[in-house]
Amino acid sequence: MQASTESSANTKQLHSGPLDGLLGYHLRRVQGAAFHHFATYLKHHGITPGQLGLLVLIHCNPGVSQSALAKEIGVERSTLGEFIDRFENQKLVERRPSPSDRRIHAIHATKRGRRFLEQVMPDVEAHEQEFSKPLSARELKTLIGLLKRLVAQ
Amino acid sequence: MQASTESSANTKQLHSGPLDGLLGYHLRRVQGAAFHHFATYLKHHGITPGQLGLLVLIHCNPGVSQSALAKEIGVERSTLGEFIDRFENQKLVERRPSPSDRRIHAIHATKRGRRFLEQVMPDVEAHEQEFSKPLSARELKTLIGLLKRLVAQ
DNA sequence: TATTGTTATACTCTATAACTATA
DNA sequence: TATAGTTATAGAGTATAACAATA
Repeated sequence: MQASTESSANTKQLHSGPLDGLLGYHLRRVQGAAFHHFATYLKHHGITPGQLGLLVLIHCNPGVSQSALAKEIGVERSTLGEFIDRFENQKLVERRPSPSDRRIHAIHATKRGRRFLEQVMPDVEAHEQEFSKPLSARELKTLIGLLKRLVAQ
Repeated sequence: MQASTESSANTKQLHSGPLDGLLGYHLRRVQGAAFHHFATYLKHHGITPGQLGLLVLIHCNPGVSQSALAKEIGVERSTLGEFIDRFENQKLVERRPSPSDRRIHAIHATKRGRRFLEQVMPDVEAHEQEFSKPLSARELKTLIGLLKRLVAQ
């Protein structure tokens, strides 16, 4: 193979130019890397980070409404409804009538959903451990703290 | 409206349980918040953070191959090809034959693409400024530094 | 043989708009 | 009127697999 004189050469890494100073760019990159790492580590469970987060949220907030979940994770109600549809098809969660408001579907994790979480969470911990290995415990704590402050606004 | 005794009450925020200690969870949340903020700030430009990043990369690496771009942003070649298709339809970039390797499409920003970037970048800067406001300049630098180390691995 | 790029296919994520039921 | 949820529709993002051209 001929060495290219253009910037497309295989061995050279690309210039990131003005992207290098942009928080949003690095956020995207790291989040992408974390997604791929998660997918590799938890392939056999067939779940994505977003799905896992939603399922944990449901588990920790029994009877929560779809609207509250949508607001929490920052998606539209219609989008959230689809996520719940899929979980319901997989028998991981169920919609129950709310005792206090007949418009509301109270969302609950099923026994199967809880068992699933018990099986998955150790692998999630292992993935986290491995992915965050470049940072010390203290640095990881600092990082999470800074990230939290960006969402709190 | 009746106050609910369940955790779905409107005013209560949800418990995040084991998610609270997970870097991946916070990464997702912040990245989602940044995406929405970007979309609001740059609505009139009709571009997403991912598209902008790719266009800047092309602009800063004239003649880069699709494979190199795919590798850089972490997507498959087929996916990247679609992004280039769209940019080409919008006349923002063009595929040129590579002088050294006839398999390669050398990707270049068009004049229109460069003008577009000139118009957009000031708004990107403004969005960044606003979004990262909860952090001091020093904290922002620390944050970006920590994020970079997670991708470098 | 390995790499670059394309095409076909399919699934997930996501939003908007219009709708029904309930508050 | 406002809120909760559903449905229909559409587009973006993404991957896999099979392929042609070139190295």
